[in-house]
Amino acid sequence: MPKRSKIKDSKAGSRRQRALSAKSVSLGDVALHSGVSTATVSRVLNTPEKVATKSRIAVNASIEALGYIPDGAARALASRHSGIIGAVVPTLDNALFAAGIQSLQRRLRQHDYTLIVASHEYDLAEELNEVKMLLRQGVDALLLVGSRHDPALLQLLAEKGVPYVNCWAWEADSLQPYVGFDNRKAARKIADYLLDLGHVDLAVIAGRTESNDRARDRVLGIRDAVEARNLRLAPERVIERSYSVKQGRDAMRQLLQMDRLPTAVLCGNDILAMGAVAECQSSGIKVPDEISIAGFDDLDMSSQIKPALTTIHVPSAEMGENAADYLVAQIRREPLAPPIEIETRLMVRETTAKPRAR
Amino acid sequence: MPKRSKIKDSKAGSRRQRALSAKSVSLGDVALHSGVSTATVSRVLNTPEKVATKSRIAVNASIEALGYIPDGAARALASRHSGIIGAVVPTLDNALFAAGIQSLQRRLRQHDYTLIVASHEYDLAEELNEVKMLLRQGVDALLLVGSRHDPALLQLLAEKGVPYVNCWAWEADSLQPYVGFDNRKAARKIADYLLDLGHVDLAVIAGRTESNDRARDRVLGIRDAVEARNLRLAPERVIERSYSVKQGRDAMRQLLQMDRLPTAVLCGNDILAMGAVAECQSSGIKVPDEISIAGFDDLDMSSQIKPALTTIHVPSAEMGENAADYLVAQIRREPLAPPIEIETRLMVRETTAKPRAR
DNA sequence: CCCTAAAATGTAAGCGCTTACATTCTAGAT
DNA sequence: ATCTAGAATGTAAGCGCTTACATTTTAGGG
Repeated sequence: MPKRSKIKDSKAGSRRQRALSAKSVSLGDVALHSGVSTATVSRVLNTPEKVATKSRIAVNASIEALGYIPDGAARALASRHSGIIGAVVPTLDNALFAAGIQSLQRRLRQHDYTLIVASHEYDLAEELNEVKMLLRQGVDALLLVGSRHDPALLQLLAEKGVPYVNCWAWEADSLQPYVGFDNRKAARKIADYLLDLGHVDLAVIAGRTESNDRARDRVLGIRDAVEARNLRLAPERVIERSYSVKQGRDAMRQLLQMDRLPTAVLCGNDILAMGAVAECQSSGIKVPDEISIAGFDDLDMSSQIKPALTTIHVPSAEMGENAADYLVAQIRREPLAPPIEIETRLMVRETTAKPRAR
Repeated sequence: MPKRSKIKDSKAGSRRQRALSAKSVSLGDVALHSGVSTATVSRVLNTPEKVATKSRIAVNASIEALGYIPDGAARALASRHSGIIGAVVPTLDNALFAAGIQSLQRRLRQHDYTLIVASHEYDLAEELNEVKMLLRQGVDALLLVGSRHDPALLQLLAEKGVPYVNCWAWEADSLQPYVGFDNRKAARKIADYLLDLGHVDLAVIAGRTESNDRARDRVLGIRDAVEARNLRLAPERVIERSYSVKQGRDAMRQLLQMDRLPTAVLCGNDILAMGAVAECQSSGIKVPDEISIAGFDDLDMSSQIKPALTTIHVPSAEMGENAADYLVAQIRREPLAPPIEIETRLMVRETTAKPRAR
């Protein structure tokens, strides 16, 4: 048994590696070992049903015996597809995307695809960059978040003929493919609910709308609801913050300093809402007795914490799965199902109530 | 005359694809366009300093003009490295790993590497599978979580000569390379703190220790502290749960039913701790007055929620960066720095206090 | 102006696999 | 037995790039 102690001597290390990787088993070796041609080995790997049982068994035995692992690059080069699917999300550091990606990847594995994840930190120029990166890695398809992208991005995908899908968003009658939900409609749903309870004095702690169409749509949905009742959402009542608990707290603190307090605060997501709730707790303001707070996304923990958040349920896991299926179907050029709109649900829990009588 | 139009539209599909990719610009096209050889174009891409300024400019102009995007598979095949680094984590659906991966990927981009993420959902057999998958994609290096892996995994990496590093864990004098921290030591730190406060009646809500060495080490660290004081941790006081707020609540509920309540509960991570706190709040038990609760990881939100969690700070972002640098150095066979132990810090906040006088 | 070393560039051989097409085998019909 | 269609297998030409080596150009020094 060769000694392979981990050593600091990089020279010895590299020598060993070169020796070893030269030894690396190739498809040709498997062919030799099992006495068939390389073509047959390749067939066993890719279209086993076209190979006689006898040689299939022999080849598989050789593969096992030699510990053969196919070379993805060579396969990709020869076959013109890589078995890799890329996902470009704003960030993984948000339970919403993390959960979606997690289920995307689980489903992709079932289809024998590998996932590459890139993130752009809410910067659309960076998004284009990442897509270029993925394109050169030869991704077979791409998952994108939202509906606004650099025009060059879509053109690039069209040129290269790479299928893609937009997630966490939805647009009816769009030319773009979607597997997601309508942020605007959902936001309106939760605003309507609050309005129905009798709140007239709303405030919004939104995400950054500049380069985040989901955040923008959510604010629009709230405005839809407000304006439908001939109410008004004053500009100073809409605060934009990036998504973090701390930012939620800060924004809430700002709201609490206004001379006329809102009776309900709609937050751009659950993270912001948690911050808002925490700030109220710190300031001795009762939620929901004195102020109602609503979130968006329904993260796992949102239903478990005290008080449990009223929010919009966004089925990220379901979306990830559907997106995986959609992309794989696209790659295989199957007669694909139409874009999928996923339904969101209003989850009424403990952070909202009728406005206190004044 | 072979007739094969029986095959649905896969024929048409592949023809269309071929047409499209035929249109795709190759390195040869760039060479033609700028009047140099393919070798020179390749040099401009990889070792620009070896090319005369004049032709470098010409080639870059052609690249720009033609919108050339190099083919990663071809490059990987010819050069024997892919520019891809793989990370195999238990799950992305945990802010701890998500944050670490996020910063890993950010740093990797600076080095011009692409990240592939795979997850195994706390299943070591699945981990091996994922590693095989990544190996065939030709990753240049690998990030793993923890210190226990299938022996076949390490052997595979050694055979292929693929560098790797273990994260979120640490072992002194190990043969394996680490960029991480000592879970056992850190857990002991927080247990000591509680013991120092005067708690003698501890309980633990741990993660699943079976296939999660970090969870196991954390429990061991707590035991170390307890036993160092000649105290005892009864088996029924150690509850194992998977990491979720809900599981944390359930476990806490179970603890609250015991005839003798613990005065302090140490949780395997912040998520479990949040659940524990929430359950206490639901049951009208004051934290920390009646019971102290401690977490582990110090997620972003842990300091922002009410009550803010006492916990161990784990610098995931820092770890991700260091891991990126470490792996890149390994790939380049630079005389690498020794494994890096990252320090954890005890964060005393609002969920722990002296035990109530009985 | 010639000579030479160094710099720049070009030539062409693969990298490990897939796949179109050619060839050989198999087995049922005659 | 012979023929033949269809199944199974083999042959070999690339896929787009890198790189060792060969060749040409450049720039000083004599």
